[in-house]
Amino acid sequence: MTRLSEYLLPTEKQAPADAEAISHKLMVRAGLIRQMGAGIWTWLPAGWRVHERAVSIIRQEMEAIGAQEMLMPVLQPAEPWRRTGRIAIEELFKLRDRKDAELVLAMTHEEAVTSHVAQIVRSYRDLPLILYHFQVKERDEPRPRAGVLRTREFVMKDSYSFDRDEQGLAERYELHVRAYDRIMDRSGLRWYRVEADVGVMGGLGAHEYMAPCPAGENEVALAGSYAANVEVASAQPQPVPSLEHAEAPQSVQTPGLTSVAEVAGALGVPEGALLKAYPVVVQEGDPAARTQDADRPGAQEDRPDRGEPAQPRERLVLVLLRGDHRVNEVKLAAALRARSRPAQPEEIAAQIGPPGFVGPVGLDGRVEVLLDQAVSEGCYVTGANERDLHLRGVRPGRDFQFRSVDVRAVCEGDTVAGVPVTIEPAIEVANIFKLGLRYSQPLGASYLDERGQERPIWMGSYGIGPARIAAAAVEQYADEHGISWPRALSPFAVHLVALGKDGTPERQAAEEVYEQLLAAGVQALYDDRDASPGEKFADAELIGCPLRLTVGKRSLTSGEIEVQLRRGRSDAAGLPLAGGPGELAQAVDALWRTLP
RNA sequence: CGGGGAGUGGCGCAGUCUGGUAGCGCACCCGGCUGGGGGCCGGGCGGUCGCAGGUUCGAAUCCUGUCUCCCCGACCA
Repeated sequence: MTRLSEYLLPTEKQAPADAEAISHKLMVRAGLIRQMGAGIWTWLPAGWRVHERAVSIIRQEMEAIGAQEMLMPVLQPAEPWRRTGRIAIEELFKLRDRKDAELVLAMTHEEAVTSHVAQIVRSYRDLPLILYHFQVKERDEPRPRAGVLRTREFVMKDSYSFDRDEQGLAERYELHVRAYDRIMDRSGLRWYRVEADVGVMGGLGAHEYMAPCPAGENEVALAGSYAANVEVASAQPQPVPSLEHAEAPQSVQTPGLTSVAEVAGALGVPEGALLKAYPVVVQEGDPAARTQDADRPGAQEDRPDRGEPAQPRERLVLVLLRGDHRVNEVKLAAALRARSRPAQPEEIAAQIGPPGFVGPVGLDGRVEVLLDQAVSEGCYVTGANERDLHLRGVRPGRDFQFRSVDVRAVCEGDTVAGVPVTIEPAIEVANIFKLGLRYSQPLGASYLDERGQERPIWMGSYGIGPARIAAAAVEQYADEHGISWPRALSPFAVHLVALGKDGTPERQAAEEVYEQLLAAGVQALYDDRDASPGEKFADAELIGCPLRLTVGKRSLTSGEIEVQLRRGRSDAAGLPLAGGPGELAQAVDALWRTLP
């Protein structure tokens, strides 16, 4: 029973003043969500219907690959989190009960599911296994933002696979790839499956499902069939004209010129002819170190380092890359296999040279030099490690030793297999991760094989956020009038607008149409309010159901229900007002199938 | 954590500089008109001005402290 006169669907003309993202503004305006605190949101009835549409698609596809639904608690004892080392994660909410026992609010459920599997699964006969649930996740995000896009509490479908070996894990992973591909397609989103960062400790593989949209927090590098998170993307750089060959580096005066742009300008060379120095302090063995992925179901933090926390060892490293390129921190972390921070000016001055004039020549191995692999053979300009001096004609390999790494951020115009790279912002709506033994080992999840040999269980984890699917759909398809749902996510199939006052013949006709739709099981939102036509139409477009039916005086004379498609706001052929039983519903259904 | 901004009725805002009866639009309630694109007229309800303390005859306004929210960045799914 969804008569707008009785349904809680509080539309607003004006968006909240502090809203920035399209989905934030529109989902609030359309009465789908309301805020309770920073990153804490309520789903109102119509919004929850959208959420549950996404949930239902996900559930169907999970069942289709043989996954078994269950439910694990959000409130958990801290102990398993201590075992896996994830107790150290700052985003993890920690609390104590009245007996002063330590508890946490789960941010994902590896600890829970693995603890259970460790107790229950004994034999290779119990494997493989895919378990999943839809459950609230709690994360003390440093900066929630953009409505429902990044929140501190949200529902996630997380599934976990358990296999006897790496091969089995690969199979379970592939099943999830196919299920997730189908979920994305069915939800109606534009999406990419991209290569993802596997973390400092090096995972076995990870992908993210990205929905491109303006409010996206991630960036995706695209080139033909290539798609990767810019955090891990690699590409061919655009070439730069090389400097003339020099037998040896020569000093050049560069008084006060400390930036790449200044030096290149003064010497009359392209920025790419310089080698930019980026001194970093590597924090090896830092127990607090962890990957970028701490909040994913596939999170792969630093090894727990049970027992005494290791002392972090700090070591200065000089990273060199082409002057027109930028360091990618995630790739740098991967190359170093450790956390790092930019070096302080005092540290640079003490161990290399005056900041702004730093270079690789003459370090004699005192400081390790990492050279980005985008730097091709040839001569370059570098800092001279003396105030107001640079060196021209520096040749890597001849004038300094280095280790080659890939730490450069790809940029637009790079190429992959000859195709230029474009970079798009995108929302990460899902991710899948080969965990390997990351959780099974600390939590003791093992099985006995055919020969009675105890072996660790190979795990994968797979997360997907229904709220982000909803928000991404709003972002991708909204126009100046409001939301335009893909039919798979729309809170209602049909938005029926009744014109005319209560008691008029046209209103009576609308009532009958509504009854017919209801009887046929068509999910309809019926606007029976005593409001002006303009208001009703504006609300219909704001709410964004793909199909709008209008019954007014005109319908009585023409004998037709007017039909308008939300996408493109185009009119479709009318439907007969007085058809036989079920005829209307059938016609609506037929039309529905043609919608995006 | 760094930078910036904002808390005044359900939403959007003015008033704060220069202390003196809390105001506007929308929404809401009542009555009437209108009835195919947020319509019109009349009458209403609703606010401890985020919170605490201070200054003052008097504080939304000045001072101190504090809480909350938003944006950018850092960080992070």
